[in-house]
Amino acid sequence: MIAEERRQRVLDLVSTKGFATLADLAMEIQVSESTVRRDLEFWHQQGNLRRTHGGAIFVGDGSNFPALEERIDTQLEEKKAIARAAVARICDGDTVLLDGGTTTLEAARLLLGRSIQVVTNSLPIAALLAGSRETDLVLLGGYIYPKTGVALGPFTVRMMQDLHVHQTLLSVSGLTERGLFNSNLLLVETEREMMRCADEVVVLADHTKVGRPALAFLCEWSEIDLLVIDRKLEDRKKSMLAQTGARLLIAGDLEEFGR
Amino acid sequence: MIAEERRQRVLDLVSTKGFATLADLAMEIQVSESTVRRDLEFWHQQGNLRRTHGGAIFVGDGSNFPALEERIDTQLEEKKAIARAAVARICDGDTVLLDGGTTTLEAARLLLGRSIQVVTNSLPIAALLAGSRETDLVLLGGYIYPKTGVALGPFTVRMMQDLHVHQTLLSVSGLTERGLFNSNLLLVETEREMMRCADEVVVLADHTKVGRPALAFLCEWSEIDLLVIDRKLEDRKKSMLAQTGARLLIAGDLEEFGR
DNA sequence: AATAACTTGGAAGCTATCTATCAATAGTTT
DNA sequence: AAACTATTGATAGATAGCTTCCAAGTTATT
Repeated sequence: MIAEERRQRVLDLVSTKGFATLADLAMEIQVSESTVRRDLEFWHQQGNLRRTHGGAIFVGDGSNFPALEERIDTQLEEKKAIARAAVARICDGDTVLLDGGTTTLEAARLLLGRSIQVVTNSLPIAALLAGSRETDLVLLGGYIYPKTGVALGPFTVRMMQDLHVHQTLLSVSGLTERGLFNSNLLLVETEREMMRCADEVVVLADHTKVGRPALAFLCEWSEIDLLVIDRKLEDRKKSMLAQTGARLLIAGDLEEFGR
Repeated sequence: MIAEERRQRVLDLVSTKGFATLADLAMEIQVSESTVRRDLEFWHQQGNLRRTHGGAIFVGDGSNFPALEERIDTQLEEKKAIARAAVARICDGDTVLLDGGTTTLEAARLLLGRSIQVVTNSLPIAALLAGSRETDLVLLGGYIYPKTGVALGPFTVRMMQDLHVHQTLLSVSGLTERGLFNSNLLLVETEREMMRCADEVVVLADHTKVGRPALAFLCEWSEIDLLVIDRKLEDRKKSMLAQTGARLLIAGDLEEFGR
């Protein structure tokens, strides 16, 4: 067997299994552990693998939504609390539309295994829920925006025209007195359609978003039914939000009383 | 912090990162490595994690397309050769529609990073190609069939009505004198639309599929432009295929001459 | 308040893996 | 064919992580 072929084989094995030990690989490919070590080191340098003591794990092709991975840790606890509060309002049998974003992804984690119908334009959410027997999944197609892995644009909008859901869970990147904002023009167009086809529009946002506008105006406050936000919200911002007339749900350990 | 909360945190950290070392976790959660070890051991028992020397990796919620994982190894080399032969016929700038399936997934791996437009109804393929700067991706929406993670049904069909692509790469599960077959009625309906919107229909199949019918009839031989198959095809089956009038491309180490 | 049961963090000794090195082999060039 | 280079497998010492055990701290129970 030629060296390059063997290297490829090593990468294939590790990537299909996700993780492989040195002994496994040496056995499978019938070469010494030394050789496998060198191959793993090679791929490690290339950035395709990550070595561990005794083996290696696959880290992907460098794709897989870098924007999501970076942000995934900031305000994670707050986002989880928000997701918990929002998901608590969803009943079995409901149809829910989930927008892309880290907070809605947390919500999807909590919905995993519950018997509901989920509609989403987010690839990470779809990948999470696909394969679940209990949860029905409808994926919104369209152009995939590579940074976050969401489907956007005319295809996506048109596909929603015949859809109807009980709730839409929306992510936004800015909230001011004037209304709600997001960072991408195609995205807000898609999200307006998401709002149109839902009985109830629920917006998920953490406290850092309040007071910050963003590139694209999404909608007025009157067009949303509920804003779920975390407890770290300053009183000043809270009163600002109160003035908008929006219904607020503060997520926290006493969130049950917010209903 | 209460023990259960910390355990959850350990699982969360490992699952979001995919892999975490003991030192990382101990640092992040501010407990001793001993405690982290015990937590990892706990989740390992539960089956949520896999321990390695120095850390742990996430093994998933048991979701993520079991049907794909099982089959992924059978005839893998043949499937790769078929994918290579098919992808060699695709030029930069082309628009290609990829059906779901393990062979088309291999084709997608080979297309990764090339500057083409890909349309697909397959979630695994979309997850692979999303995030790539060079490859444009259009996802076909619809009901997600949980076993294999492909979008099917009326939504999917309708979304293709305004699409046009240079090539469609199709998977099938059976080939006989009568024509081509697949295992799912909704799937063949979707695939017929995939054929309609392409200039050229290319079918990928390994030699084990020949002679086997499957539940759902897809189309006659006259409706496809090319069948790509591997070298292990027996002569008897080869002549049967020749009689159908289909153009054949045998994938192998001399595949360049097959063009 | 006192006891029991459990949890936690650290240390000792052990094991497994790593790195570095070297001789043998395979492949390439002159 | 001979010399040279790259690759491979094996070995030895160094290192890092594992298991086991124990004492201190925490929580629950009586």
